[in-house]
Amino acid sequence: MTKGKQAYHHGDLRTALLDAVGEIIRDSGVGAVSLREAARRAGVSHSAPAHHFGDKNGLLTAYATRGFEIFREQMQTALDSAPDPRAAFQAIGRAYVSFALERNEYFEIMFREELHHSEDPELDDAGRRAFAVLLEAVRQVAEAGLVGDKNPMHVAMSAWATVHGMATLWLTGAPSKFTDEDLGTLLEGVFEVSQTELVEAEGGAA
Amino acid sequence: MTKGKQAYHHGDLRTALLDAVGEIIRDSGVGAVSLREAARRAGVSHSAPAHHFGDKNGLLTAYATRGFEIFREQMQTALDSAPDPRAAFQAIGRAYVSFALERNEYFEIMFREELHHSEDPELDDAGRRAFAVLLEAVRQVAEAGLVGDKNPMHVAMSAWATVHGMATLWLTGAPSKFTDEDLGTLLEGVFEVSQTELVEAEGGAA
DNA sequence: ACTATATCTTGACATCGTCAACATCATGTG
DNA sequence: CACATGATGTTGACGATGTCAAGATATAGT
Repeated sequence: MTKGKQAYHHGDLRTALLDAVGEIIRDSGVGAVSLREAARRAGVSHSAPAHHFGDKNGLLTAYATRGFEIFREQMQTALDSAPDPRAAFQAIGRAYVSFALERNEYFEIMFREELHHSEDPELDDAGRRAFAVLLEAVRQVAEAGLVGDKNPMHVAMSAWATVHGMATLWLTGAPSKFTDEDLGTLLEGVFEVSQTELVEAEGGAA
Repeated sequence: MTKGKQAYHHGDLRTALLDAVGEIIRDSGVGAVSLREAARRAGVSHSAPAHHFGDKNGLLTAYATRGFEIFREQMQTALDSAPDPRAAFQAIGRAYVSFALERNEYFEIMFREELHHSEDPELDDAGRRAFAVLLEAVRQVAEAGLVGDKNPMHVAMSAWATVHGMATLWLTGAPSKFTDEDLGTLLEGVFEVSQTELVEAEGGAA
């Protein structure tokens, strides 16, 4: 591995293959993902990927894991840079949907169970770490007395469902069949409505 | 076609193939769906399906269309049997999630764009007819003054996103990683929270 | 220097989607 | 009734894919 490109060993084939998956999805959609095409793009033989990932689901499991890590980073940044719990709650929601729309080459794989190895510990951990950020945001609004007498876990799940639903629906393009409104504007409108879940008062009686 | 089973012509192969798709998904998941397996289950040759559906996406497009029709029926029933707009709104939400969970052999195909023929008029119509029921429910709660000063279309999209998100998240089993609560109970809790979007007053000033 | 191991290649196999050519049935028209 | 036409289904083939076994090559530890 002095530096040559035609070395027998690739150097970091694992990373190259994961990158290739993203490329393929952006170029031709999830349906076009194949071990052989990823191998082709990485410049290796057709069955090299199996040595790193076992099988196709192994590759996609690793890819989804990487997606959840990026996902977590973006939500964490949103949480950290918000001035108060209410703003953080909203920022996380926007980060969730933004990630889904802008990095859908990850998002589309992350929530497709049949493409993953079942009970993969790394994937599960990455997923849990990502949603821990969302749960932390809900914990903070609850502590600030902004959820009234609602069950915080229920608030968290409701918020999660709403942003997840927005993400998946927007990705399919379905909403555009029912309104001429710009999808970005529509998104903001839906955010406003869905935040009715938060109590208006500030010095709330927890 | 006197009655024989070994007749050269099947009789209703189209329906048999659509049924077969559902069987395959229930038995082995969406990944196991193939034209050849559907043909096998219908007892015809491997390329018979192409004459009815053109290609694999054609079969799945027809299958998704049938799914949206059943979906619409169930939401319409929920809407019709509710005593008032608020109850109708809630009933539709429950019907949406129930359909996704109980008939997920349809749901998983219906919202997977890459499996459909693009801009298929029958599929689009079936989808629009289904969501028209949800929109009608929102129209009724708006007319009853239950949405405050919110934009009814935004309320509709928010409700849609929430139930759609619940459906897809519950199907992945993700929520069970964050709570021990029974998923049915959790579902009801989330419904309660998300219905905060509706105004409490009854003789609302529309 | 030597060996064990990780990494990658080669070749093969069954399955899949798709296509072209052909076979069989149904229908209606003279 | 004869028969032509179109719909329906079959057969055989092709390239692409996921997976596996066997072999080749590089790396690392001793």
